[in-house]
Amino acid sequence: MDFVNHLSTNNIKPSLQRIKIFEYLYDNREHPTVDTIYSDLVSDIPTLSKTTVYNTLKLFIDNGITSTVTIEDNEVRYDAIMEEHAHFKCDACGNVYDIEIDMSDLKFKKMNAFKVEKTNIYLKGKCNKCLITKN
Amino acid sequence: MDFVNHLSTNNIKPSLQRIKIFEYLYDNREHPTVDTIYSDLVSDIPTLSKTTVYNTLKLFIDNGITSTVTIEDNEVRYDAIMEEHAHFKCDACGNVYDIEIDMSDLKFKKMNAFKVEKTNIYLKGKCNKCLITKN
DNA sequence: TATAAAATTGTAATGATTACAAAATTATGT
DNA sequence: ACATAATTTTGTAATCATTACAATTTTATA
Ligand SMILES: [Mn+2]
Ligand SMILES: [Mn+2]
Ligand SMILES: [Zn+2]
Ligand SMILES: [Zn+2]
Repeated sequence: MDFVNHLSTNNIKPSLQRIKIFEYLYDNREHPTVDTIYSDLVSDIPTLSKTTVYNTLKLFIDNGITSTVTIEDNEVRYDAIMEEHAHFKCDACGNVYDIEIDMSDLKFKKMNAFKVEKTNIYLKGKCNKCLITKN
Repeated sequence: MDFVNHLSTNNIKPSLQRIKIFEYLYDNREHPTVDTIYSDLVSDIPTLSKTTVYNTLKLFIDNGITSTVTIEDNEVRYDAIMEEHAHFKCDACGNVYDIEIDMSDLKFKKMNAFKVEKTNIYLKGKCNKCLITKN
């Protein structure tokens, strides 16, 4: 993955901060929060500001290379994978997993009344790892 | 709909505030926010406190007679309809609509790795009313 | 190199939610 | 009915994530 090129082709000037933040998002698929991103990167970029993380993620979202995962009321997570997929959060370990889904299988009724542009599917429950450990 | 009975059978003592708040939620299906609920009810119950609205909604959720709709990052909405359904938000008019969905049609891959207990489906786009008006 | 534009940063402001303790209401036992 | 305990409601203060904004730094342009 050529991050500089990816940013450039999406009209984002590839500054050091932007490259590092996108690289972090792409490599860390657990859908991190702003705080996690900041905490993990500040040792690498000592001058990094949390405002920059907010600004940069907003820029990524506006330019379509990042999306938000709001599976929980009180935390916004970020995702660099733009292919359509669903999310599962285990309420035991707190991990958020990607779920493959065939959107063509989704059959809604009365959908002729709406023009759907974006679909978010959020599942919650227990992951197998937690189910096994608990028993 | 007998609200007093509904609260009682769900282990919620039916105080005036609780009855009015649930009644409001049940009658106003547009998925209101805490602020909307408070603003609309305070004329009816002049002593009402916003803290009570928060407390009461949390109580409803804990006892399974209300759920949250977090289709947008920055606003929590509430819903007294507990039958499984999806939500659509029109980004033109801002309305949040209920969508009937047959959950049995949902086919996820690799779902053997998870025990799903709750499913939230959020759709966004334009409602027909807004599409027609714009053209 | 000088100047302008863009990006980053730190701090302050905002706004939603929660914590908490006092006041009010309701239930219980005599 | 009265006293006391338990529950509910309320108002205020604290918390926490996010945004606004202006100063500083970096990058681009002539
Ligand atoms: Mn994902
Ligand atoms: Mn609904
Ligand atoms: Zn788990
Ligand atoms: Zn609309």
